[in-house]
Amino acid sequence: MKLTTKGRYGLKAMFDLALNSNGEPIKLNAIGERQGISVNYLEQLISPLRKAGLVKSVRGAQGGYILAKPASEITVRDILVTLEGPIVPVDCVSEDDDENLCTHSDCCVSRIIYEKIRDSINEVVASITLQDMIDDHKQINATNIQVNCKN
Amino acid sequence: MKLTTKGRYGLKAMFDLALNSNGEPIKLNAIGERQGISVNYLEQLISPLRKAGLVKSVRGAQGGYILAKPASEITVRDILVTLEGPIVPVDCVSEDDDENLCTHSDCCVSRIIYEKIRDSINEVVASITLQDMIDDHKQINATNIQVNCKN
DNA sequence: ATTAATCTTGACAAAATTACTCGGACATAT
DNA sequence: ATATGTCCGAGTAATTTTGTCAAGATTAAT
Repeated sequence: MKLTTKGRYGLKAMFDLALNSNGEPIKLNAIGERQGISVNYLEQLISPLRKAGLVKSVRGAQGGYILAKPASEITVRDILVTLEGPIVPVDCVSEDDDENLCTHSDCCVSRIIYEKIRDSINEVVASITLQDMIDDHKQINATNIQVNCKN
Repeated sequence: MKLTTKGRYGLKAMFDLALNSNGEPIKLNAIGERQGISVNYLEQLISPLRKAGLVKSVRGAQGGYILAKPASEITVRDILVTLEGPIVPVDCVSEDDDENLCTHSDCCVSRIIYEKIRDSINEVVASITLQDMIDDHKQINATNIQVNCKN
């Protein structure tokens, strides 16, 4: 029941992008330095985020990335689903994923539990936007010193 | 964010144990056959469950396992935590696990999210007992045919 | 036009985790 | 004594994770 670094780093990167956005595209290099993530790895993470329509890329010199939508319209769920796939405790309750759908869906007690877990997680992450994170960040930074954290 | 087979099989096994309990100890062999889990692997799962005080073993011929407590007093959380460790999306928000506690706990925006995820999952699984599963099972079986499911 | 900066893609690989199997020791009912 | 079970630790194949790396495409700046 753990997130992988894809989800964690991706969330950090998207938060960094939202926090530091000023109209200019932001280089992966800059994100990587601020967040302590290698550019090589970031490249792997940003690619699906772009294909999912969460960021836009500007190629060439002085290029970089910008959010494709306002921070208030990008949820943590959008990011995690893009990078980790459906947020489910077991494959058989993933709604989008026909391949793994359980054929015994109507007669499995465990399934009821897994659906509840699935729904509760998805509710939480769908309710939090990048803007919420920025707001939290500002409040936290009013009283505390900023430290780079690996999570 | 997936459960491993330890958690899933362990939950199935405990449910089987609760459902088929009649005072007599139940052999791993029987659980394995009914649930489609190898006895070898079941042994690995039952051992921590016994050490956690969720089941009691009866050694020797005609031995087996019985629930250590009424089914209504064993939660899904008890089982999952025993077999998978703390239910957390990232190590830095595991309450029992000092080793991985984050030193920047007061200045991390992601942490707020991870705590919410942690709490929502734990609330769900702590609220469901083996007795609830048995009740669900009886209701399901009233209308459907029982089929062995891998989950 | 050339250069340098930056994104884009796919291949590769080390490390960690998962999902088991296996062999033998131990305990007890018969 | 023997059959039937649990108990325990080691080992291992497969998979997933967590990256690195190289070569190419695109564009701004000169």
